[in-house]
Amino acid sequence: MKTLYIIAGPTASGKTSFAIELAQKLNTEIVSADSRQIFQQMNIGVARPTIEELNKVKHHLIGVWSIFDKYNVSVYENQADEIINQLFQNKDNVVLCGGSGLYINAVINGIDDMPVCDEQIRLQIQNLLETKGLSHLQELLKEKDPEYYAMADIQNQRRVSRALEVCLQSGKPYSIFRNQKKKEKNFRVRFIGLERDREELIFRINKRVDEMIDLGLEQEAVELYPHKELQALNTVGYKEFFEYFDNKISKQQAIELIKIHTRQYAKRQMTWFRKEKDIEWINLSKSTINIDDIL
RNA sequence: GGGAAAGUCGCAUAGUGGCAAUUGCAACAGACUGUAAAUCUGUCCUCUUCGGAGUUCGGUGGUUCGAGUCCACCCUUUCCCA
Repeated sequence: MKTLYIIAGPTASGKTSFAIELAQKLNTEIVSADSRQIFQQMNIGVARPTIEELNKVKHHLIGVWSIFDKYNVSVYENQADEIINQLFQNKDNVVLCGGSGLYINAVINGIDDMPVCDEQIRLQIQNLLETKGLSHLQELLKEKDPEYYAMADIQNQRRVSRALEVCLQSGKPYSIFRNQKKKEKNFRVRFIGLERDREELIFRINKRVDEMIDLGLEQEAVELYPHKELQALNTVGYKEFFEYFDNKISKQQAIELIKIHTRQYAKRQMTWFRKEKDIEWINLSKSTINIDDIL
């Protein structure tokens, strides 16, 4: 049976180097599960592995997609599946490494097939939201899909909008597409979670942000500034610089905010991963784990 | 030395007689099936059998049925004149 080793955990926990070491031991390659490192145009701010690191082990799904093209979990699942299956033809093990919980979940369990929605409908809903407000969308959803309405996070405009999008596109309730059946994947999973003590994680985050600044994050942000409205750039490390460029905050404040927002992001990641029951947690603050021990 | 302004729950801020006290941030906990580094929710003085109970607004006194709000003095900070 083929095995997919998943290395997950909050940002700055040390996933990259851990995954490289593991992949070298297993003589295999790494597939990224990172919703931002996928983009060509983002590098420093998304903490991509360095050139040296990328040369040690072959990485997939890093810097392969343009910020100008639509991207989502479904696309990711297809790409990741294809690469993983291909790698399994010659290898018994593959390493999946990243911090995007939903993406990892898509690789493990698959994601329901949904109708493809055209841009028109999304814009229409977006427009409704702006002109008539969330409550109007809620009413619409209640009418189109009472079942989902009853269980959904109605306050979350993203959830409500997406559900409506599917309803309007298909003419059917969103719920009927959400069977949430696990897809059969032809590999087994070793799910490893990397964590750190809070203080140490904060220290590592702060240090890494400072390093990003030294590496030229500001310049990278300058280059991306014209496209700041793109969803891909609604990203910690860039959006704060955009605020600075807009003269809303000082550079010092921007840097401080990047640290804070990264911390909060790490916390959300932990919330996500904590609910995953099959994770074998390794606290890197407490133990210096020998990779051979987990093989 | 003289004058002015200000001190509110981690920080910032609202509050000029009915207030456990506004709002933002941070923090903490959580949700998450196609925007996910996104988006959203709850808690946030203490205790609680969640009905409440007890202590709060620099300090000490006072006025008042009632004081963060009014008065007196004191302490601290900032600014202006020396």
